[in-house]
Amino acid sequence: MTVSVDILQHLPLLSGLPKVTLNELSRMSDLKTFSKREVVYNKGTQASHLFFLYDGRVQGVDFTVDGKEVGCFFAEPGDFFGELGVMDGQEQPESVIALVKSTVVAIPKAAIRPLLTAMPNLAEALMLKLSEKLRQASMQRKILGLSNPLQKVCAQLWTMNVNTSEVADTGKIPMMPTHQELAIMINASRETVTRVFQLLQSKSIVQRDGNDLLLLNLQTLKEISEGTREGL
Amino acid sequence: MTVSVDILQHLPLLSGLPKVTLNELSRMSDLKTFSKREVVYNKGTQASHLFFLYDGRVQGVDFTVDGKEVGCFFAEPGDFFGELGVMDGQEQPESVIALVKSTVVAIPKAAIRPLLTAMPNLAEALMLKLSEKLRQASMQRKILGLSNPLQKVCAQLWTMNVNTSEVADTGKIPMMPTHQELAIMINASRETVTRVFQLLQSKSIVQRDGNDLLLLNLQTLKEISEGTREGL
DNA sequence: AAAAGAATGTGTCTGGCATCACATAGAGGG
DNA sequence: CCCTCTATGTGATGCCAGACACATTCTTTT
Repeated sequence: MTVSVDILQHLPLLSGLPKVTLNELSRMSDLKTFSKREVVYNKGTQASHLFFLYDGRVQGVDFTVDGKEVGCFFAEPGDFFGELGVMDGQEQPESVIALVKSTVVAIPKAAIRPLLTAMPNLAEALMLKLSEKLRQASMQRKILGLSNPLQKVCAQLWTMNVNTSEVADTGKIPMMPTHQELAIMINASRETVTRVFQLLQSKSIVQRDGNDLLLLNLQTLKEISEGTREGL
Repeated sequence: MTVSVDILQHLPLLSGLPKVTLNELSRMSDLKTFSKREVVYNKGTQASHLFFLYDGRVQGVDFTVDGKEVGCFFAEPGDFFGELGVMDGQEQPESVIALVKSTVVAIPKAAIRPLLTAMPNLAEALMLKLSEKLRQASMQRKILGLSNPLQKVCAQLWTMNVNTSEVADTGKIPMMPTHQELAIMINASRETVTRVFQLLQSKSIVQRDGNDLLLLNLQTLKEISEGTREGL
C-alpha cells in the first residue's frame, strides 16, 4: 500500500510534481505484480485507478461477440492506461492483460482527479499524453488499412521499435509479443503472422534473440511497410 | 475576420467561457466556408488553427502510398478537429476534407494555447473531449476487427446514429456520407458497401430520405452489428 | 433542357487470407 | 529430466471480398 517516491518520479507524467505531492501519492498508491496472462482490469468495469506500467508489457484487448479477440494497444514501461474511465467516469472500453510478468503502479482515481485542477502543468502533461495516444490510435488505424499482411507486420514492428541510437540502422523490440498477440493488433490470423515472420527471417530483416526481436534492417523494414520495395 | 460570440457560445467546448474571453476569441477567429470536396487542411502541415465544425460534415482521411484512401473520423457540427497539431506542435496526422458544404470556425493556435493554462475548466472540458475522441477511436478499431462487411456497416451506422428520442426504435443520419466515404472508414470496397445497402434496404432496415438516411429498425441494426441475428 | 459528372447498382472472376488440422519445437514446472 | 502446455511452423482447402467493367440513376451546371 505504498510506492516509493523514486518510482513515481520516474513516470513521465508525474515527474514534474513537487516532492510533497509525490509523497502524498506515494502513500495512497499501490504496486501490484501481474503474472503472464493475468487480467489487470476488465472491459465494462468502473475505473477506480489510473495505472502506470512500471515493468513488463500489457495489451489492451477487446472481444467480439463471436469470441474473436481484437488488440487495441500495447503499453510499454512508463506508459499509463485505464485513463478513460478515470477521466470521464464511463466504463472501461477494453480489458487489459499482462503479456509477460508485469509490475504496475495503481493510483486511486480520487488521488488523481484533484491534482488535475490544482496543478496546471500536470494537466498540460496529461493533455500531451492524450494527444500522443490519439496519434498512436491514428497510426494503428492506418496499419489496419494496409492490404498486405507483410506490410502490416512491418508497419507494426516499425512502430514498436525502440531506436538504440539515433542514426542506427538496426533496432530492437524487447519482450516481443507472440504471433497471436501481434495478429490481433493488425487484424490478421496467427498463421499469417507466422508466415510473414518466416519470410522476414529468411531475408535477415528480423531475428529472434530470446525474448527480444532484433530488427536487422530498419531501412528495408520501413520500405516494405510503405509499399515501396516490391521485390520482397 | 470575426465570428459572432453567439456562434462561439454554442460550441460545447467553449460554452463555459466568460463573456470577456469569448469577445476576445470572437475578434481573433475566423468563419470559413468550404464547398463539397474542399480540403480544410492537409496532412503533414503545421497546425495554425483549432477548427470547429459549425455546420456540415467533414472527414479525416489519410492515403497509403499506393493511393488507397483511409478514413479516420467523421466530424459533426459542434465537434472540433485539428487539435493534435495544436496540442503537441507536431504535424497534422491526416487531412480533413469537407464532405458537404461546411462552415468551420477557425481559432488561431496562439489564441487557444494561453487559455488552456489560464482557464482550468476549459482544460477540464478539453480533457473530456479528448477522452471522447479516444473512445471513438477505440470503437472504430473494434469495427475494423469485424469479419463480416454487413456487421461493419451496421456497426458504423449505429455509431453515427443520432437518436431522435430516447426510447426510439428508429433513428436518422443526416447528411449521409456516400458509399465510398463509408467504405474507407470501415476498410471495405465501395461495391461491397453498395451491396450491403441493397440488402439492408430490401429488409427495410434502412431507407434513403434525400440526403439523410433513416434507420427504420435500430434493434435489428444493433443485433446484426453484434453478430447475433444470423438469419440475415 | 441538355450535357457532364457523381453516385449507385450489378455481374463475373480470381487471389489471398482465414480456417482447419496437425507437426514440431520451446518453455516452465515439479 | 520428463511431462505438460504454450508457441511456432506448414500444408491443403474453401470462400468471400476486392478488382474490373459496365449500366443506370441522380445531381449539378450552363
